[in-house]
Amino acid sequence: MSGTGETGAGELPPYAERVLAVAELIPAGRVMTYGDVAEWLRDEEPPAGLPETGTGGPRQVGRVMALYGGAVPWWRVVRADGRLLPGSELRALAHYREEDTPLRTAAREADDHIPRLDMRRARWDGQPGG
DNA sequence: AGCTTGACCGACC
DNA sequence: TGGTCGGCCAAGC
Repeated sequence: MSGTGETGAGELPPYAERVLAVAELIPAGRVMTYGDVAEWLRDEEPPAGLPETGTGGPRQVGRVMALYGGAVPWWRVVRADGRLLPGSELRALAHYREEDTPLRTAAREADDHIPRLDMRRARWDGQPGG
């Protein structure tokens, strides 16, 4: 808050806020892909006043999650192929087990083998009730 | 203004 | 199942 309305360390860019808002909407046990979130934002994007926001492909969503995802259930925003986030597989997996998120149970469930999400069942289209 | 990079996506092999 | 390729869009340098 120094003088002008500059973004303090606590505030986020408008687009980032919107992405995080969507992430928080995703019910436990379900996931959305980066692309889904991007489309959702495009679809739900009404205000003509704000210029820069509203646009952004999956990569922009990914950028936001990378930077600010820690504040929201980041594990519910995933890649389209259902693979877990590299580097955070185990943390994500713990959440999935806790939330009963549909995982694709591979034949070989070795200890060091990371399962993938069952996107067919886990993907949330945004409709209440799933 | 151009080039590189990125928590992406889909098609193809 | 996994690798490559092209397309995509914005941020950074």
